[in-house]
Amino acid sequence: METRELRYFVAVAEESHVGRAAERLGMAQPPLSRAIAQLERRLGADLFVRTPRGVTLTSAGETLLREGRAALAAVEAAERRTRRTAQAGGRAPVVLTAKAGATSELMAKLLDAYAAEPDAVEVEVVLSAPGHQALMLRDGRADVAILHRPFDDLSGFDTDILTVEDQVLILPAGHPESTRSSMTLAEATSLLPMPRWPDLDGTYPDGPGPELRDLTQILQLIRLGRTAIVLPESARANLRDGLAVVPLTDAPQVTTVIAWPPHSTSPGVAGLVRTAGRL
Amino acid sequence: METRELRYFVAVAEESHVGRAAERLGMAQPPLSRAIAQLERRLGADLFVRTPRGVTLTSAGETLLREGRAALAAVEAAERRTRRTAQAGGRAPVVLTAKAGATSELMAKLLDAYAAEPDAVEVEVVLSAPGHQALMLRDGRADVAILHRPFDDLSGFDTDILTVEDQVLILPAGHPESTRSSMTLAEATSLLPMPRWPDLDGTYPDGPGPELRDLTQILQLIRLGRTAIVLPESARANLRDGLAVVPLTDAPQVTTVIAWPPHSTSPGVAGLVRTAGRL
DNA sequence: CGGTCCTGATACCGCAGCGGTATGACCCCA
DNA sequence: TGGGGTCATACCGCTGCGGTATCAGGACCG
Repeated sequence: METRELRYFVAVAEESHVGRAAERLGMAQPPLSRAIAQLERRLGADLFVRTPRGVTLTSAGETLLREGRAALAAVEAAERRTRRTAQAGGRAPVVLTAKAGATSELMAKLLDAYAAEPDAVEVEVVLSAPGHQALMLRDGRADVAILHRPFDDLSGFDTDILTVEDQVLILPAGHPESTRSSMTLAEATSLLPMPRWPDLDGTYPDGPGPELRDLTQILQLIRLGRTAIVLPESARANLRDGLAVVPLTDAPQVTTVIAWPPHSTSPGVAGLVRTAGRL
Repeated sequence: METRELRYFVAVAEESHVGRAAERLGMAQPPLSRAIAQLERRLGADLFVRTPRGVTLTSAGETLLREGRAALAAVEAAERRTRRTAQAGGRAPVVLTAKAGATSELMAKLLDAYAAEPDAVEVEVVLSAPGHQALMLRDGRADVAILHRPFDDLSGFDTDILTVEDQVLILPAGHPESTRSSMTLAEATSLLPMPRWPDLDGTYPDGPGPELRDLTQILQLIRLGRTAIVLPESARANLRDGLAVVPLTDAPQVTTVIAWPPHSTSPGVAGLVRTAGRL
């Protein structure tokens, strides 16, 4: 199976429509139809059921979509990491990705400590949208990432735990419940509409709360009494006036980990991980 | 990058010789040379340094070999698992792989317990050479595996721990040291030549000990006073007369785990893992 | 109930690019 | 300095990919 075929298949599966997939791929519809048919013949498996409205995946197709995406990410990763290695002849900067905003204190400590190491290489920090760190690690855009359980999918990575924190509710200082010493998650979410986080594709789920784009904006909306948010305890450090904090008794703990792809041999990654383990 | 190019590259890298690689690939040398040159041009990276005796990898080439092997395994896994899903329409047998011989009691318990589950699917057990279980999981020949830390490379898999054991030395009953109550690993290996385990490619490293092909054979050789072996404690169950067991004080513990590829959605795998967790 | 619109499939064609053979350029070594 | 070995280059034929034109069939509508 060639990656070209896999890319075609994934495009058709994602669009559920051969014509649209062909457009997205910058080609005509007939060769795409033929390529899919050929792939099905070679695999000996029906991947799609053809309907008058487009196509839908069979169970074999669902398997190929899931596994094929991972395979394509692995191929892309190979390509990108090879390019990156060649660029700087072994001393290429290590790319670290983390969620924009959060964990800044921890990151600063890590980067400072690592920079002080004798054999430190340059670290390129890429801040990306929530949930994208794992993707970047999988497709080679990053070498190491700061991830958060249970929000990120850590499967397939090697990880070291950095911190474990409880979560707290941040709400307007004047709110009637703002002086309570603790609260359950269910209570917290019933007080005010919670902001909505973007999905992986950048769109927002439907709901009453404001769309979360940047944390300071949300904090402003909290001061105005329009919303509240559940965050790890460490977020307290960034708070200013007008906000109240209530610990949550039953919210899942947030584990911050440093993650890297298995078999990584980059000395930069190894150094960063070693440094992180000493923090 | 196409998988064909990757396969060509891996062949050349493994042979360190374009001509031999071409032979292995069943093609002539010139198109292979050209394909490699084209890959290098497209990646913008030198992958090999050409010498009068063949080729050797650059650092970029080493990166591509490591990552490319993983990517090829992922593509193969996608292909195989798709074929398997199609064959039986969602009720395909789940393939479990384990090291031949060992852990038989644990395996029997697991399979019996799982077979008693209401929604159990057929389990196909594949016994394979030591170290091959992880490979089979990576390239889709298996869906779930019984692995042993620290011997197998668990990186990239999801795992649940089944058992943790100490290791013991098994030596001839008549050996002067056979009555000791404990021993260090260094002492143990100095008494008799240890058998050699095959490498992943099936060849044996050089050394004085006998080549290990099957455990009963080795036990026979131990009775004859020719060798001794370090095994997990559970191996005691299979021993017969003529053998003595000495606990080791500093040998690493052996952790038996059940492992499966991340994002596995097979109901069979999920059921097996659930059952294993209850053992 | 037939026309229209949408879907994917088929037929056919031209050419890019893959693999083949023949040969060259270069290095090591005797 | 020639011979054997390496990989690279030159050139050719054909496979197979992608293009355009068209067909086949179900859904929907008047």
